[in-house]
Amino acid sequence: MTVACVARKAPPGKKRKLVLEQFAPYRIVALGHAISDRLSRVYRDENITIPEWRVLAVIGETAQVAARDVVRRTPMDKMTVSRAVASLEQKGFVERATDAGDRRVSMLSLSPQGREVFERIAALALAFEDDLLSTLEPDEAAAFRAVLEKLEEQARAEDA
Amino acid sequence: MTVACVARKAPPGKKRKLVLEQFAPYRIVALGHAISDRLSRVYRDENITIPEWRVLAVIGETAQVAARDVVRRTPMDKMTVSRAVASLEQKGFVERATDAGDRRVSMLSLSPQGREVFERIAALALAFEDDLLSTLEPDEAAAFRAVLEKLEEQARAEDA
DNA sequence: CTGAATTAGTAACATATGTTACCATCTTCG
DNA sequence: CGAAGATGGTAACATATGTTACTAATTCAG
Repeated sequence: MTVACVARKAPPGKKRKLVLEQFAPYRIVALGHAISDRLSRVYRDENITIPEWRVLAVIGETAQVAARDVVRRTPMDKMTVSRAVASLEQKGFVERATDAGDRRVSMLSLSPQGREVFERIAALALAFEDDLLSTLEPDEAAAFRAVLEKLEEQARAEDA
Repeated sequence: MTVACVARKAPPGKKRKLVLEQFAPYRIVALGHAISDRLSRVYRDENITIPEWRVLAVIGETAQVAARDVVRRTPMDKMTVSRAVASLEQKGFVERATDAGDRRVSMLSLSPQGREVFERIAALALAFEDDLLSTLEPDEAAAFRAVLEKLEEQARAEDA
């Protein structure tokens, strides 16, 4: 089952060469790193690490969440989340309460200061998003959204 | 200096909320992780780590390279490259030769087995790229390339 | 020349991250 | 019920990664 070469026009028969700068997966990953770097500056000033920020963001969005939900909704494993939550709790940004129904799960919520920090970072993050996308033409932006969705799905698919 | 909100239509005046699933930077970063994961499976079987693969790729592309060039062309710092090269050398995939002109730099090249491994992985990587992009319409693919370029530039820009 | 400043690369340390094993709780089903 | 498994969360360990400081080689100003 051959797939069409959408990446670039290749002379048929001639073996394609791998060139990092033109290799889409690599470029996406690199872009991700660059973005991650830029964003992390935003909350480095608040003494918040990347995993911590992700946790803050998920809680900030949903008010009450169990840690396991954070795991499901971010690319982090149990342990990373556990550590981030512990640290956030110590900083007084997150509060824990063992769930009444299931005493294994701890429900997480933002403390007042936690929410303050979250709002502050969120505002900067949204501004960054605007800046990032500011050079796209409207039709490009639309296409981009569509492509993102398709790529996410393709990347998620387990190998054939 | 306000920037247009390209991300989505926001009711003017109403404060935009941060929702991870709709937050472009986050999605790109997450996509990067997913892709990275998928790709790394490709060379895990060859006992090659991510930094090692990047080094292989750069050398494989350019034949003779100094380690510092690898640093410039990948999102890795000196040390990471240094370690990866050391490991690759030990595995017999990469050879080193101190440059005649400047005896600080070590010129890197692939050993025959190194090239073999590189070719093998490169083929799989290109196939993965095809698969990843296979669901895009031609016009989407074109738009995507344009967008990638713009985003790379925006992400690279130092803050205003 | 010669010695201050730069650069390529690495060592040694600190920190972060992933992995395995574990405890406590809950669920299921005989 | 009540044991066998599943699940949420964490501890303790191993490994990977970033940081700082250093050596060796080179460049450049005077």
